[in-house]
Amino acid sequence: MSARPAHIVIVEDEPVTRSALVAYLGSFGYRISECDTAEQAEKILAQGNADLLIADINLQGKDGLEITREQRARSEIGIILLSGRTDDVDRIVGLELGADDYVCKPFNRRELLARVKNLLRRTSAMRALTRRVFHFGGFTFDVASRQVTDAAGAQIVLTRAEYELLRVFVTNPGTVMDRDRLITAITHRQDGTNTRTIDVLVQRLRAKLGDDPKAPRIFTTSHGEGYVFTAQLD
Amino acid sequence: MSARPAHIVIVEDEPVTRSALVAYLGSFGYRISECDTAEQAEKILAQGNADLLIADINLQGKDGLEITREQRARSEIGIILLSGRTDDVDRIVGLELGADDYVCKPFNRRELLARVKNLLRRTSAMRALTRRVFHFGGFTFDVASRQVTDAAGAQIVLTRAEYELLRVFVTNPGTVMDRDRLITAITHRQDGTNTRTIDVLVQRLRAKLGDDPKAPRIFTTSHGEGYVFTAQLD
DNA sequence: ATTATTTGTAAAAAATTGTTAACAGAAGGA
DNA sequence: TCCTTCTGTTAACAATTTTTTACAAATAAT
Repeated sequence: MSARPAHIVIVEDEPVTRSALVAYLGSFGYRISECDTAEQAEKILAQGNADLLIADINLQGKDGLEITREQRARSEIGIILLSGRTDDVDRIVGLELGADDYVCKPFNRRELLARVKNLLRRTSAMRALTRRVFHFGGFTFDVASRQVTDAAGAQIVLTRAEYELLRVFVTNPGTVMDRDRLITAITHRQDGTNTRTIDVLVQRLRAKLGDDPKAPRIFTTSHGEGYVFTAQLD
Repeated sequence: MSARPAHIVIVEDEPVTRSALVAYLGSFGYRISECDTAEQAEKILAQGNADLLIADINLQGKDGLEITREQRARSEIGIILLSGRTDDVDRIVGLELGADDYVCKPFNRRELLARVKNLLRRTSAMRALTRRVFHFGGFTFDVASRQVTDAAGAQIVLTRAEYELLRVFVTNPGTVMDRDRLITAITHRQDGTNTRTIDVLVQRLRAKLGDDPKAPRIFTTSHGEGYVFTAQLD
């Protein structure tokens, strides 16, 4: 936790539980925001700098499950639900909505800390992927405005298909993607478009970004499988 | 799950629980490898293409906690522990060793599925970003970007099969690997590929890395058994 | 030492990918 | 609207990668 302490949002309307949580996790150096309603929590989360949400499932008004559903629709923040009941159905619903964990009260705080640590380790990697602007090999790729600029700041114009292809690559770095997957990502139909279309598009992207298939740095061919984005994202 | 189904390794020595798990998760399209000892599991995990490990904490010989410790030291694979007991201490130890989750038997399989899904979402993002770099005999091998550079900094281009072979060797140093094992790690086909393919690929890797089979420093032939990676990793 | 088995190497065959060019349809402007 | 330009797609052929095959060299066993 050397660089920047993780930011944890705690929503809990029982004062005793909440202050215990805040004190305990705070003592490990985490930055904590506490509140007792979903609405307050959402205001904090809207700022977009939170790493982890710990929410009681039973809140006045909007409850923990609703927060989970809403947050999961728009961000990849880590979510741990707290509950007084040991109710299978509640737990399953929470997890299926995308909560990463579900802890029943009374919980062992050391266990909660372990879960927090493990989850933060996972989300820190993920947050990097939900970025909207990517930097790799001197290039800058702004997903929203569809713009690519090279190291010198010159703009590189991409066609629609090239843009979609680059977006898929950049959001799945290090993963070999077969042609079928790339096709469906680009043309939103599933039926048989020739998979060789991908080869041509990759070739054009390579030409525009100056990547050599014989010594690839950005788009690496995985013979018999597909292509991988192998540039370092930073 | 369009591209390639996630690969889940299940280690469980109770046949009933294991086959139930395999059948249930398999029905959702996951690729499953099952086994009943830690040693077997490690062989499968050593191939480096698994996404998630579900391990019973109570196994004959090496148990689930030991597997967790060893795996966490060298990979970012997702780990879910299964246990018969509802023992706080066991659970905390498992989580503190880096297990992502801990589920007590009897578990609700729908809950387990939800946890598997959530965890896979996290690890798939992570796998791409964790870059592992190996140094041996003056060479640098970056697994993520698939690049090899020699002592002078010159790039050595590997084909897909050569890359996969080197990755398997480097992640299993000092272990004699028979041809069948290497074949399954490299080829993407199911049917029986000729094991001599490996000899040819080893020869090509040797040529590119300047290794002489008569005085091997990197890839040593183990006559009648297979090949061993014998370079010093530092 | 001789023999059978296993491995090293080279080269051909099969499979996959790179590249170019051509064409149909979409997009955009006069 | 028509015309022009651009994009996505397909096809054809060249280049590369993977696999097989064949044979020489090396190893282990008798």
